[in-house]
Amino acid sequence: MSAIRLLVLGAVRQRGRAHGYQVRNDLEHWGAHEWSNTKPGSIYHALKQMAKQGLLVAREVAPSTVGGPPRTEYEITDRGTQEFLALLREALVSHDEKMDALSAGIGFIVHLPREEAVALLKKRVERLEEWRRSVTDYYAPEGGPGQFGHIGEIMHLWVHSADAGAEWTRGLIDRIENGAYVFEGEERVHASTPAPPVSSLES
Amino acid sequence: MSAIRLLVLGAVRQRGRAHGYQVRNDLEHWGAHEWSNTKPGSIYHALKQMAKQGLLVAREVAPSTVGGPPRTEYEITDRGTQEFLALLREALVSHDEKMDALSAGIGFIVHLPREEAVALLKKRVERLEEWRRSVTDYYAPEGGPGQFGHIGEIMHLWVHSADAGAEWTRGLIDRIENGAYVFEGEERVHASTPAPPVSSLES
DNA sequence: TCTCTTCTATTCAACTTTGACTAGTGTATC
DNA sequence: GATACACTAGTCAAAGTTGAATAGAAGAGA
Repeated sequence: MSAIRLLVLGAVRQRGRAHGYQVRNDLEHWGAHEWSNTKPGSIYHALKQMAKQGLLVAREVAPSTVGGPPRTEYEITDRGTQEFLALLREALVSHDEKMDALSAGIGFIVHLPREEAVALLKKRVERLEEWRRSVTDYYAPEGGPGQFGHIGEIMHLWVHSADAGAEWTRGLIDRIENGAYVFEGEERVHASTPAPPVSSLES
Repeated sequence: MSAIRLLVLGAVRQRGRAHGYQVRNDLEHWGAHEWSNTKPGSIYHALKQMAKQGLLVAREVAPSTVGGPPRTEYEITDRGTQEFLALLREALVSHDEKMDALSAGIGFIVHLPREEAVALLKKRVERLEEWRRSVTDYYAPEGGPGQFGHIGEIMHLWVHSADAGAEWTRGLIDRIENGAYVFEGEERVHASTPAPPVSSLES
């Protein structure tokens, strides 16, 4: 999974209706161009591809209000919303996704109900622990450590990053369980912190 | 930078002369197919591409000894070796590379002199600290934290992973400076320990 | 001996990603 | 009043990636 579909679907969904340039600007505004592959080409390609697959519908629109080339606007379909949620869940649980997918997932996490967010993050921790086990099992066979020479350092790195990832995830679970942020279907009732809603993402 | 060029160049270099299937098997044997994009298609594409660019030379060879289709063997050129070393250095210092590039870099780190390896890893630590600073600067503007709502969690994640990465790198620097492993131009003279001291996996 | 799987070795079409390019309009500069 | 620059909006060719397909020979069991 790459992060771009999740990001583009999420951007279109928040706008209700958007053309490529708006999506591009939104993503840039979120800083996404610094940590993910959100080049113009990728965005326009994703839009076209997802329209072809029925996740978006294209509405042809006359030349831009302020002049410039004509543009195509898109809206998300029901299937697109399903896909968005599926990608979001996947991004949150799977450890092998790169940082870009996870970052995007966190960005959209409040679009899920609080309980589900917590459940997914707990699953993430499980997956990380499982992965850690599989690495250490492979790393410490008969013959003791040191079998692998400097290659052992790679496994060391993986274990280290699995631990760090699990620790961060546990911290996030705690904060969410203690009422931080405003999730889907809530209206600030949980907010023990004066954290703003998604509005910091928009505009 | 993707890891595949580094891996393929490294594989060909170690063999002296190799065809695609050998490279594929070597990488699989190293476990690279589990943590990087080393599908057959990618490997053959990389070989052809790098041959076209003069990093490898192709030698046409008659059908395989044991039957099966004919195959093409490759050797690395001087420019290819330069490129290999450049990619290796890049993989070791830059923090934004994904884990696959770093893992490959660690796999080949002993192809550099010990002093250079240490210097590159120290540079890596610097880069990580720099990145951490840039994230926290952006994260803690006027108005205090909480400005970003749940988006702050993304920065939190980055800081956490920068710290974990720096910690692991410092550990590796220590081990290398204390004589672990055998590097380019050495012949086990540095080995103060018989086995590499990669002890504290159960951190 | 016939078939089924495995091993050797590579190719291919489809899809994704990248970086550069196009093109019109407003706005500031000299 | 010309020139440069920035903004809006998107296209395109080239490169990279994926998963499946191809195809001959060898070994293993019925």
